[in-house]
Amino acid sequence: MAKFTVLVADDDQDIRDGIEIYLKNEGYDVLKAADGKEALELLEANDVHLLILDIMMPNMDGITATFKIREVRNIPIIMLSAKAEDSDKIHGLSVGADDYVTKPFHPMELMARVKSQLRRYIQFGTYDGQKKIEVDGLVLDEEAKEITVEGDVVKLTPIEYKITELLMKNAGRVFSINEIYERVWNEAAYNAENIVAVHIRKIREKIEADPKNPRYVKVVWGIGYKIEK
Amino acid sequence: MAKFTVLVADDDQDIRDGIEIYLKNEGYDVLKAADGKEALELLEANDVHLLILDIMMPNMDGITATFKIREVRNIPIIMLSAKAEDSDKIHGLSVGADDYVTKPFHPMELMARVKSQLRRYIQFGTYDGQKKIEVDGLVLDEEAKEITVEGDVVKLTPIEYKITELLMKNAGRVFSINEIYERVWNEAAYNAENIVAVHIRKIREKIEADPKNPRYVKVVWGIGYKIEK
DNA sequence: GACTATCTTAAGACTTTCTTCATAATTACA
DNA sequence: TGTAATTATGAAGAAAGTCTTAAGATAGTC
Repeated sequence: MAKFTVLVADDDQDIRDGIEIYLKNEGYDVLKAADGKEALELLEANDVHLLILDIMMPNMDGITATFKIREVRNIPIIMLSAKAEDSDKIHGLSVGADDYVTKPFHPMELMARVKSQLRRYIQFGTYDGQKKIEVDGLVLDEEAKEITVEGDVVKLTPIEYKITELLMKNAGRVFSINEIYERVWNEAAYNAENIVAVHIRKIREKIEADPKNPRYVKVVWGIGYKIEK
Repeated sequence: MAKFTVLVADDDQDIRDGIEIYLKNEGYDVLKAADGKEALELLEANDVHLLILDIMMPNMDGITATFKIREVRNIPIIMLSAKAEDSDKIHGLSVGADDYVTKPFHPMELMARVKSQLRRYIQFGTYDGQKKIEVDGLVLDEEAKEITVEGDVVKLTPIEYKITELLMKNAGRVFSINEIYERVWNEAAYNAENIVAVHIRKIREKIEADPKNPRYVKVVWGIGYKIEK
């Protein structure tokens, strides 16, 4: 397989260098930019296949840069944002990005997303705008951050949405309680049973006709939860 | 379930030994190093899956060691430090550590982080699509943690699933009762005959059309059980 | 600073699974 | 064929895991 080139744009040099080390270990070529303007210049001068873009940068922020890039090219863009920033707002603004990761992130997770985006890029040749997932009568609209059951909009809280999103995007796969906690809260699971159980129950109350006999969010006793494909 | 090997590098022997006890209790193999240099040597000579690294060490400190390691490998690194300052935390992570724990820490919290990192490492490192194993009409779906017989889903409990998984992944091989107990329960077998037999029986009840004349889970008299290839 | 949403924690109820024990059935072999 | 060793079975209490309720903590908003 030909080598891919990844452009990393972040104003923090430690983060740039850290990401570079991981990417090189995975066999990618790496270019680095300290701000959005520099990123655009490098993008024009080189054959770049994927872009990792911090939102907060001097000269030109990541969102503006994304708009500029999208006018010309369709390469995968992964956005980085600080956890402190309002993630909902960021998500809303970051239309045009293919994926986004909140800091602090686990390097291996970023690598996984890079791989996944490149796979998609290669496979479809271009980014496909499909942002709806459907399982049975349950629909997840990633752009509107909205879930509908048989056409009716259901109002979920951020955590409830993220759990449902995780289960729907991986429908059929069972997630242990710890896994759910780690992927939604983005921190190591420690006594997570109860809190996840409470949120699962809230989700069921909202999306299940009969929460006692759930049609979507099913328990796999002793292992975890899943939404059937 | 393959065993994981964790390398603990700390100049304080009490801490090394303490962590070792907890790790072994969780079923991990443990290697120990007293400084960064020793850690690097052990890392080269052994198949290590995760590294717990103290920052303050003679010969080579944890941060330098992390740099060296990252030039070659992407394994999870958890850093230990006596300092609780935030700047250290960020520095440690940006330098390539995956997680960070400040002393004094609760051993179980460290264990939770070890588990969490290994989960990520496995999930993101080796993921390649659908994982299914088939033997005769028996199919094991590792993602759904589900087993189907001639297309029909069979509901197994965690222990039943693990036993079936062991036998299917090594179809054709005979496992003694003690071996099954040790690999599934992850502890030394002692009077395991009956309990394994009970679970085998439950499995047969669920996956065999005629439990008296089992088609899949066969006994090898005086030796153990197997599932034929 | 009060109000509202949401999140977290705790405790007990409830359900499923695991283990144990007693006993029965099967196999190997003298 | 008889006997000892091994495996199979049924039932019940113990243990583990999940669900539910409710109240306190926290964060965002006006």
